[in-house]
Amino acid sequence: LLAKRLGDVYTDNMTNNDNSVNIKKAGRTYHHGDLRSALIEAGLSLLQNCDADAVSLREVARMAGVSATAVYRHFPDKQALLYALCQRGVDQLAEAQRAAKAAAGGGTAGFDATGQTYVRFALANPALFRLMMTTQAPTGHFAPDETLVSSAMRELRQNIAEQLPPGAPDDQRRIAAIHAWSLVHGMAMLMLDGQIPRDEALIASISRSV
Amino acid sequence: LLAKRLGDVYTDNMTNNDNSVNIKKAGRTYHHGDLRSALIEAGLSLLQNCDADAVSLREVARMAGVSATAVYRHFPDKQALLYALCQRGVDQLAEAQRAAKAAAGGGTAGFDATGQTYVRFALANPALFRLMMTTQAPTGHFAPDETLVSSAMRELRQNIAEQLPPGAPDDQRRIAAIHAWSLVHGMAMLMLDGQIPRDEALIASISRSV
DNA sequence: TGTACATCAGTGAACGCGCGTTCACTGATGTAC
DNA sequence: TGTACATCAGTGAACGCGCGTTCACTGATGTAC
Repeated sequence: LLAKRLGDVYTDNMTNNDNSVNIKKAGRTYHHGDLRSALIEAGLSLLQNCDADAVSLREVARMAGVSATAVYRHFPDKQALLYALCQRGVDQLAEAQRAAKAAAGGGTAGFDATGQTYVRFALANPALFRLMMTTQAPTGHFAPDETLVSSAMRELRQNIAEQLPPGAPDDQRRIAAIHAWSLVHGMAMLMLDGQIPRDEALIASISRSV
Repeated sequence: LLAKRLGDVYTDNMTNNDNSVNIKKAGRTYHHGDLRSALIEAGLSLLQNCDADAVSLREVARMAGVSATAVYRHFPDKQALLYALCQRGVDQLAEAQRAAKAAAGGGTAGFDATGQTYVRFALANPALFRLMMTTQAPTGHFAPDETLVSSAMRELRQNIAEQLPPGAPDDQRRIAAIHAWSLVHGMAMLMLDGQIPRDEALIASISRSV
């Protein structure tokens, strides 16, 4: 971390991979893109390497090369920062599923691919995935009993309903959707918790059950 | 908490619901049963009311009416205390499943009851359930890739295998077992995380899928 | 073009908190004589 | 039965830690004149 900051000083003008530019003058860091984005990137990269509970406001700030208090210019509190990370995670998962579905050519194969992508995303982003599932939206964001994740899953639910025969009753569609989600979610969590092996063959086996 | 301690003083000799007896003399607490059991009970009751991360060593000691350092007479460290709680949880879950299976009269109905009991246990003991799934055994307790939970699930896996036709290959049995576990585990976790409603009809719907 | 000034994204010091763990200790208990 | 003593389950004070958050501040920037 110190090395990174010193590096910034020596290059003097440095462009982040994202939409922010850090400029050091007189030993001070100015973020001319938005520090907000830099903080989110820092948080995501932290989630790649640590447990979710290691993502402290101070550590995120440290990784962004900024004092802890600077965070409060961009987020009202820690919870809001975490929530922003969740939103990014949900977007990434949705995008990955959309891509997998398209690559498989839609239909049943596309649907299977969606489920497998869900598990692979969880394995590739354990801490982020856990955070996404655990985090409740700030009050007022969603209808009661609706979460950031479950609203993102609405599309998934519709996919599942499509797999059923046209005449199927709504309740049956709803239950089928929840069973499919439960299966992939359960497999993902059991793998993350080390209860079952992280086995590609197991992930592939999903298609035989949904 | 203070009230409880004062209560102890007034009754002077007080029998816990468990296998320990607290005696107060000269303002001091002596546990003549084992404080170990009392600490575990305190931890379990704490898990009933709080998130798992609120179960601190100090709080458990407080609930048992004892100084934090007293814990170290009975557990090498906090991790060992948590692990003891997990063991109790695993036992409780296994016992509940055994009872449900017996009550349903074995066979397919018994197997379904096992899965539904899994979900109900999670809903009834959210923090304990999470802790059980997350906690890794101290090194040396189990074979690599084997956890306290997954070893307790060995019985479940055998149950599942029994439901398959006799000629089924081992690999198919293994996958069927994991799918069944994944389904109930996923439903339990999604309900705990508030992603799907805690709906008894959903729990009942499990029997149509395993 | 030069100057005065408001803005506002950063700063470091400080706060109180609860945590896990260590330490030297104390005093009730049970036992040996 | 009375006494000396070892045992060992408890005690409270103290440690260092990292946390989220507050506070008054500073100084580079862009703008108005």
